[in-house]
Amino acid sequence: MIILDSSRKVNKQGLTEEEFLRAYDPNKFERPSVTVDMLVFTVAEEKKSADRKKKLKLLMVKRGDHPCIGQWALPGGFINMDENLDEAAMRELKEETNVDNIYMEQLYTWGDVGRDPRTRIISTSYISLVNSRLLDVKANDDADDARWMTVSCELFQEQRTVTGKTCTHEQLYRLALSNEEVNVSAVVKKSRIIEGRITKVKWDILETNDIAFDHAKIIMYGLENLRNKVENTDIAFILVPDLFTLSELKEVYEAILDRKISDENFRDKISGMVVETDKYAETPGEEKEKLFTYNPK
Amino acid sequence: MIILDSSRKVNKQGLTEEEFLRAYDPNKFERPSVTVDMLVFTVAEEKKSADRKKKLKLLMVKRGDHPCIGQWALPGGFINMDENLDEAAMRELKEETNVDNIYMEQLYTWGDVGRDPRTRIISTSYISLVNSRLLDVKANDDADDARWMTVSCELFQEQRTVTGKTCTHEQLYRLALSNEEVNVSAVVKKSRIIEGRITKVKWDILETNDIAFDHAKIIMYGLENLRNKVENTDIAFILVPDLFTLSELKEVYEAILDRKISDENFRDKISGMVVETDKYAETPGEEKEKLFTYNPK
DNA sequence: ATAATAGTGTCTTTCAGACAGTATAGT
DNA sequence: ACTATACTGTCTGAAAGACACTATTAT
Repeated sequence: MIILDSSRKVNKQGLTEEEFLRAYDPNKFERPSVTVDMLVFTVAEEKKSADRKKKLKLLMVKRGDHPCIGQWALPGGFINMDENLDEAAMRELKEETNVDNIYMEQLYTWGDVGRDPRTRIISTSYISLVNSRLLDVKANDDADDARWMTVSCELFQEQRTVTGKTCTHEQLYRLALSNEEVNVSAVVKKSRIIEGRITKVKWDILETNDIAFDHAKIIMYGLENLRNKVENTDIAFILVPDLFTLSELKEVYEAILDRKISDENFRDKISGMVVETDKYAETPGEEKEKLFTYNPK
Repeated sequence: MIILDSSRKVNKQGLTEEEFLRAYDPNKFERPSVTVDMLVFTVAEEKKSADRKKKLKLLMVKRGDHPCIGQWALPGGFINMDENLDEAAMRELKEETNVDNIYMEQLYTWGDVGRDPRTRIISTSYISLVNSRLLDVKANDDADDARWMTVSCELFQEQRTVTGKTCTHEQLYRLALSNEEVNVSAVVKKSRIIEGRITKVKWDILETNDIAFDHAKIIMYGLENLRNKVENTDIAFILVPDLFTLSELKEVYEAILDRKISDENFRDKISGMVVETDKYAETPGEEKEKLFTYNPK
């Protein structure tokens, strides 16, 4: 019996795989650059603010060079040829936050032609959640000016149009990122186009105010994704210590979802994911509150 | 008041944006190639088979050149420098199926270093569902040997290990793709590593039998994604005509999820998504059955 | 005393999933 | 008569969300 080794097979030009690979010229076609962009979220109290409420924050860096010099961008950078996408994302994340073993997940790959003026750049975005108490206040150890910025996002216009068989639903959001010193924003349009059974979703930036490149729509997409995950998975527990009170956990939910949740509904909702302990939190000036741990089930 | 036009700003080297871009050399760094890979699913009856049951099918092409010559791969190809990722995916899809206006969604971007022997190739995968009655039997109009292959996927080993604080859950799946002539398969391992609150999922190909590159794990990932979508969205209606019977719709669900669903539960589950009509399906030799339409709500 | 918050019990509604039963057609 | 399938109604348990009430503590 003859064993057909794949390396013996020849193509139409009569080349074996080895010969083919030796002749292969990767520069025959022009190639794009590939970067990773990181959406690093945390939930923390405002530094100088009257209300002690926790807020959703996003790590942003101020661009020190062209293009978009002086504007605020997601941390990220070009991938190396000898590292996987995940490794590149993890490397960028460590450079910015110094945090090990954190939650990180691929979000979406953005490949529009004109999204960077330098050259064709395709960017894979990653979403990450870090516990704010594990971080230094200043995350920037390199030259980059990296800062936590409070995220706020408001739906301010909504429109439904039915034309024949297609139905479009457009929503205008104002995304604002701010800290004590800076305040940047953008207007992003989310369009849902429903044709028969097929729904297409499109994001467009209508106006941007010091948010670099197309990052405003990446942030909107990531924010929506994060909120879905918080409501449908146990991802929020990443942002809370081993022992936590229910109000502490609820604060995280409220910060991310940006809405009030009633105590009772919250208790029921998460009852399957937490275990009661016999310990109590001793906050001076307040009633002592029961502590819970995470129950992975 | 001085208006700071961003094009007037200079960087540390004293260059304006225009000067910077003129001096920018995209070839300073080596760049990867980028491709799109399409997962095109449909649900259709087996051509020559005793049972008239509908099966989940996936469009595959036989590779005519190195690498992986003779093996079966997902349709796809290199992106052009002047088209978006979505446009590249749509172009590839049209080349293979001739179908317009179909459902298509970005799935995941695969960027492991050694996934192609030619050069570093990063591949964004797209998932698509096409109605089999809108397709020609032979989807191949170009030289490619494109064929529908019935998908079957079986969990044959499962393992849970707890070591200290980390808990691993490993599942071995046998993925098989077949039609009247060909039969290819692979063994893929899905690992869930739970460390504290953070769960990581990893896919590995343990063995591959004429499924090219790392496509076996892309298929597994896409299949899992498709099943989640079928259970949580109204995506299955794409695979059914405007007027359909409940058994017809149920067949689609059963083919994709690969399990029996009881009539009553099915009726309840989809009751909010369908509208009864006064028409009946006239299948010779069978009881006439009520026809429904899709209710987008 | 009053207000704020923690913690409890009970009430809906909704929905997935399972069981029983009727009606209609073909063998 | 028997079987297969279409179709209907009812029951369960689980989960989401809302209301009322008690206990504790600070002011």
